Amino acid sequence: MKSLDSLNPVQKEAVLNTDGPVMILAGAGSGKTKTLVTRITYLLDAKNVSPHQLLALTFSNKAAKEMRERISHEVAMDIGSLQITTFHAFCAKLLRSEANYLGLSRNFTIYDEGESKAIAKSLLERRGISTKEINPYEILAYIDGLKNNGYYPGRDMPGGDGPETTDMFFGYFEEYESELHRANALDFGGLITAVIQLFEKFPEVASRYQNRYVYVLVDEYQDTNRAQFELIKILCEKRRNICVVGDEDQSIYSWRGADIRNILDFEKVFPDVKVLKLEQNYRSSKTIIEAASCVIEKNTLRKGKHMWTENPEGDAIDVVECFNDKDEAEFIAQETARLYKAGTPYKEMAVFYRSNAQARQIEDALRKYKIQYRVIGGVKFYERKEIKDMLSYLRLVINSKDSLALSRIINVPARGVGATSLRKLEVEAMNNNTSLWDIIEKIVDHSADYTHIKLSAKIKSSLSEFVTLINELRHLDQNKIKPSTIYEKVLHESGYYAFLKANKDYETLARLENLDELLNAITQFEESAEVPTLSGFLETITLDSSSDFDEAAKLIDGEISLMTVHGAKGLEFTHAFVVGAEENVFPSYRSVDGGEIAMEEERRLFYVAMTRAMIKLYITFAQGRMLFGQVKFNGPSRFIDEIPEKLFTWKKLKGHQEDRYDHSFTPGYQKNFDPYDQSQESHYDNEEVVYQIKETASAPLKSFHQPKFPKGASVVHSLYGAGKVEDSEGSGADEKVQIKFADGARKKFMVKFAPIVLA
DNA sequence: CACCGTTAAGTTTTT
DNA sequence: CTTAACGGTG
Repeated sequence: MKSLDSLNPVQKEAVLNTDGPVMILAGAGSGKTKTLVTRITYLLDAKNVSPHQLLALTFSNKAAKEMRERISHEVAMDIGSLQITTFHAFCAKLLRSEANYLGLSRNFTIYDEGESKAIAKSLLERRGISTKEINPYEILAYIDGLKNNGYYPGRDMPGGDGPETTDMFFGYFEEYESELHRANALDFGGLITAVIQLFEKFPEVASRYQNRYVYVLVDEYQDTNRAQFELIKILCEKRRNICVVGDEDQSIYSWRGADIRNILDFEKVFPDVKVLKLEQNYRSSKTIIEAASCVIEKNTLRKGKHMWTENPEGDAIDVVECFNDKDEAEFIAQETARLYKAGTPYKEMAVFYRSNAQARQIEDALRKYKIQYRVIGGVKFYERKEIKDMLSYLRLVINSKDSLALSRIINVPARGVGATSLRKLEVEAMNNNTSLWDIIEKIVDHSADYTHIKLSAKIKSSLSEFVTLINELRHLDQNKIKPSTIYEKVLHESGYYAFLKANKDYETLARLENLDELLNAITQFEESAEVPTLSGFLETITLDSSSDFDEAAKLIDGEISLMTVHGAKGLEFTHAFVVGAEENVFPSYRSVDGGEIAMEEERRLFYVAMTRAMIKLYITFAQGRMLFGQVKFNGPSRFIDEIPEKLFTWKKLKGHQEDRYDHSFTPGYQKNFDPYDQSQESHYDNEEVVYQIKETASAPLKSFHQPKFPKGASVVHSLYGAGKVEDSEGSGADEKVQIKFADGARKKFMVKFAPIVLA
């Protein structure tokens, strides 16, 4: 077991207070995970609690994975039955074994946001309302709101604050729910509310779980919504050994339903709670901690902690005033290069921005200086079209009622079943109160009974072929044939592979590569899962976006990390750049006139960003920034003003003509800042001019990956023969080239896929 | 259908 | 400016 000696007194208390309700408020970098891991190993080793009786719930798969790994290192016993899992995966598993109570079947499908949106759209369509009159997201937001609060149809809400049946969208909610039920599907929110419903309607079921889980632990508690809180409450009713760990100052997902009141009001629900505050920070310099504390202390919606550290004083924070967004990006590139030369590896540096759009300028500048970087977040692997198509086939195999999956792939590749035919089938299914699959199967088997649906012989025969294929696949799945085998059969026998192969552009190459990666993922799953079923794989895919198979989260040597502040939570870097620290950018314009509650969340975001830095923090802003096609002068972020002046140095970038812009300011955005007002120039006494932008800054400081096939190189393609590189773009995995072949043909390739070699 | 031009809007995204 | 989504046309 991890020794208690390595813990500080509060951490030790957090481990030893095993019985009764405990709330641990763990500041940034306070050794939270270490404490949690020790607590669990202590329960297992010293208190002889069986792993079976323990439940640890986290929010992200990443957190669950990390905790599980660390625990398995610490304890000798087999922790196979120890449940460290996400809320959603926990609920999904529970529901699969208790599905019959709620009239679900255990092979239910989990719908993601895209699929929920598709349902909302079809509900609108059904009523003849265009998506311009009502945005489907409005409906989804309403539905999501209800579910986040723990509402399920017919529930008698505690506190009586359920929805009104007269609500504008209540009808949509009911219809949406019955659509899901018809498809034997649940959405993310529904996973949680279904368990609440199960527990409330069947106390004997609840009781089984209440008895089993003697100790329950919840990580990232600040991110739980009310539904999750109620779930925990029921689960812990009997044993009352509930330990929640969180930091109200890092609650940055309220817009996703996280309810900060779960922390603030915990004591009202559990009056005998022991509250412990982990306030010693082991990550950052004194300067950074003090600055971040001063900012966050402006918030009122908090319990209050005071972070401190024994770490060295450290450097002052650099607040860097740039002329415009381009200069800001240029500064990042030059400064990171300078740090690198001075001995800081690139993987220790990170750039945090408020919104994804800001990444582009910075990427451009880094590319210009040939600095390798990695953008964390972005397009999800499983959201790509070809992946969704293939997954839809597999989902249909598992759950025949999944009409959404069916309608997605019924005509991919083209089978002559276009929108009109599909529409007819859907109407018929609706009239017969059955699923799309069911009706198609009936038409194929008993064609004579369905002459009223006008379908051509060609369509009928391709439907028949389709039904045969899916049924064969189902048969394979029932006979426990490996998912990867089933996948390969779908890919080829559906005609999807041939259909893709038909075009030869380089986008297709990427798609084929993605399909290979999907196979890879399935194979990997087969190796790691105890019982590698197809349905298990599909669940993992839906509930674990981090299974972006390129391991996006892994920090690679020689690469700077670029990410949103949201994406930065939980990470740390020796050198961090918080960029775009301007009013209307950070804080976001949405929050600037969105009231105090919204502003407090922005402040928490800023706090999260600051506390990622260990040694040196840079905060940059631009006088003028290109936004929505025009230059806006927003002025520095109010959060900069909240940092005591003694903790930062105000540095102004020089090297530009002051009159590049005319003096037309953006009305309404000016605030108190005027970049041309001399009287405001020395608002900060310690202002100094330090960084000098070099206009001819094109000399690369270090070229990591030169293009493999530079312009002018002679190459040989295994298919097209000899040619010359006409154009080359990017390097490493992103390198793209345009080649002119001997026969005069020009083609573009992604180097990582194309079979080309230097001649 | 697939393509193209128009239009409107423009945060954050653990599951 | 940029992008996504819609609706009209070939």
